[in-house]
Amino acid sequence: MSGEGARRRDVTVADVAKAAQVSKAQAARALGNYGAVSEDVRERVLAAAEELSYRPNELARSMNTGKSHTIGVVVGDIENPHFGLATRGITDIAKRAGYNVILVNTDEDRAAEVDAVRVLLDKRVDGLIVAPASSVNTGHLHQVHQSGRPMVFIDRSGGDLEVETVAVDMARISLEATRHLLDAGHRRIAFISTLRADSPYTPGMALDSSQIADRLEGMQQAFLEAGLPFPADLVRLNAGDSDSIRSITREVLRGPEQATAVVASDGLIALSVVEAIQELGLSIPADVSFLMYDDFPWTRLTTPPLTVIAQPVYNMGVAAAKALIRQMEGLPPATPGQFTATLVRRGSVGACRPALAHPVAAGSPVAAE
Amino acid sequence: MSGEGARRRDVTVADVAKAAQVSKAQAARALGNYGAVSEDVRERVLAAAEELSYRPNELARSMNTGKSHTIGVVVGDIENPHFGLATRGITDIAKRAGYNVILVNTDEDRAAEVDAVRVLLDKRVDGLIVAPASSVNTGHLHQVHQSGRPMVFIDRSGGDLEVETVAVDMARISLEATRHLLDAGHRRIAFISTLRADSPYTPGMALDSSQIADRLEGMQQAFLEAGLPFPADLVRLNAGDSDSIRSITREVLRGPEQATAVVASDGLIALSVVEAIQELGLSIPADVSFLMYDDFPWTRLTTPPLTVIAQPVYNMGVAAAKALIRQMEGLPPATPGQFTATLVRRGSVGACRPALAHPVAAGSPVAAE
DNA sequence: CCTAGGATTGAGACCGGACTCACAGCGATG
DNA sequence: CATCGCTGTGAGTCCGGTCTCAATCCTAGG
Repeated sequence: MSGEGARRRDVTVADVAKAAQVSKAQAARALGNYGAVSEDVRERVLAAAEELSYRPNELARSMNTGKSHTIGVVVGDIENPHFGLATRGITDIAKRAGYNVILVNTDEDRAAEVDAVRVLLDKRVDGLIVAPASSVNTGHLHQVHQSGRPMVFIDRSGGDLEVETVAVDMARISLEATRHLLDAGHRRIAFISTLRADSPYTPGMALDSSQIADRLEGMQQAFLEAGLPFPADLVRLNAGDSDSIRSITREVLRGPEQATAVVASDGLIALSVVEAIQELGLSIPADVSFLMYDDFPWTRLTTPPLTVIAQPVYNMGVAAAKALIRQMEGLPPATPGQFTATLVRRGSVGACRPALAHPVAAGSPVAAE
Repeated sequence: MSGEGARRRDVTVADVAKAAQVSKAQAARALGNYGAVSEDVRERVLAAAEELSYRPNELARSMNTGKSHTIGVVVGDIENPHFGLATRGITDIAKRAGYNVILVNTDEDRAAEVDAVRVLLDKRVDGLIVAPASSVNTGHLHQVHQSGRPMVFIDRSGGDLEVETVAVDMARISLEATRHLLDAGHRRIAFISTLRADSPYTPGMALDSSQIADRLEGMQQAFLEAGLPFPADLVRLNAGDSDSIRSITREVLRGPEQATAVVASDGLIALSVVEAIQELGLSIPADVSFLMYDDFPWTRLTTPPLTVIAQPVYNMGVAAAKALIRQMEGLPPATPGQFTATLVRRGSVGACRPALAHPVAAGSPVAAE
């Protein structure tokens, strides 16, 4: 008969209480399942609630419990499957534990991250999972940490901040991958990353990203072990849009000192790098060897299938969420969040063609500059 | 000197008011930038706020404004780049307009969707963007709509629900794509989708997804136009995990009545279908033609590059967010949200090899059953 | 039959802002 | 000089729950 009557205002405990002919306090107790409530009252309240199709206002509830049952997730770009997967891991665990996720993209921009964190804090999220855009400039994260709000870093560290971090041992896997390339005879290995920097890379320069810094460290270590000089000139940062990545790729692949192997720092870069290589008429791995970070399913579909560094991204999301929830519940941290990446050798790394000049040079559509 | 003193409880307007030696009301006015406040008071309040590093509690604010400045986004799976992109479009617009996004995955499960919508409503989101798991079973969405809460559908329609919907004209593009295949001589065209159904596909059966229904309608239309019989036996639903997709692919590609072209309903399916085709030792497009929905960057990297149906997913996200915001602000709906997909002809569709039996059959690793 | 102690119950404070309302201050108007 | 009108201001209510506290009910022990 009734049921659909509610329109203007939401039904509140007070309404339910009135309908059940009990006090607001009793209704709230019955609804919230706390305190002492007689069977009789409980039934009447529940029936009334059902009848009025009462739904608690989580906002109001949050306000005086102090818990919003919401966690904020701050990532670079949800469009990147890397973060898509991680986010999926996070949301899966969060949902299971009764938490919701507010998602914010930063485009790896620190200002956007500062803003994101502030907004999330204003919304009183119970905790934060952040993929810090910078491992150096972390004042805002420092404040969050000091205020005691639960926080976990994912994917990258926050510099010297003692915050639980879920990431892979980048230096290790980079070392391994570089060894692999060195073993194949490569000496001129290029590394292309989107990481923004004010100047071209020089050995020892301070990098904003711990992740990239670790990868480069791993590479240098491998060259050091092999007693070979590290080709710092082939480390290219600021690889932004598709055009700039292509042009960088062409740059490192031409001239007498060209690279014989290219490492792409992430899946997005990889796409443009491979395209550029194809456009140059070079073949993988005969002319150029190729290696990329992240094992996306499509990397098995190319010809040849690509050799990649697989990162357990989904599981990292899961671990980050679990760690955060643990923190929020006041439990001590469990296992440390160091994950292991693996080198998946498929077909894109081959033996280095000895000194044979590539057929690049003149004819190719090379960018001006 | 002070500044870092706040620890236990958050700083509230009352605290600021006290510090600025004005009433709570005045402080609130100065902070909230409303009502009449003298320059003197404003300055004192702002200074005090700064000093105490006051931050408004959005929860409290939401509670009596009724607006949470949050929109709920309910998608099938954020891990799927299709939704990743759409979500990116949504969050970009939302952020610009001052809204946050709470994200929920449903795995295309109706029960999960019902739950998601309920939770979001309890959190008092200002509006919802939903990719309905089912276009048939929409009782829960019906309720939301009736309650007057702003809502926009993305990607699929909600059946007979008169809710603003941002989607592509699937029947049209499917018609076009099918014509393309028919023109190439294909008559046995398979269509593989994850859509869950209780029984194998039969013409005219009720489908849960308007999207898939429209695609099939487009296909049938094309066959009808050409005066050819529609191969309903090659429409395969319930393609779940990688293994089942592979086995379905093998099924449709073997036997005397095998398909000469395969259409993959989304990027995830496509990966497994192409893998299965490669495993069978068949080549695209010489032995089998292939077409997929969604133009992901990697589809240009395979050999041959894949012919795809490009959907403006990011822009659809943008449009959905804009439409929702418009609704939330009480403005009349703007342009209708019909988007156009385009057929991107690359290299995976070729001429149908006349009746020549494929080298599939016996030796291949075909699933038991 | 009387009373201590646990189970119930209702009134009301409180969370942290937004907003209503009554009132004071003050220059302009008549 | 009284009135009007507008800016400033403080007290207090309200949003919709949670939670404290004191009062009331009920039942077993003495």
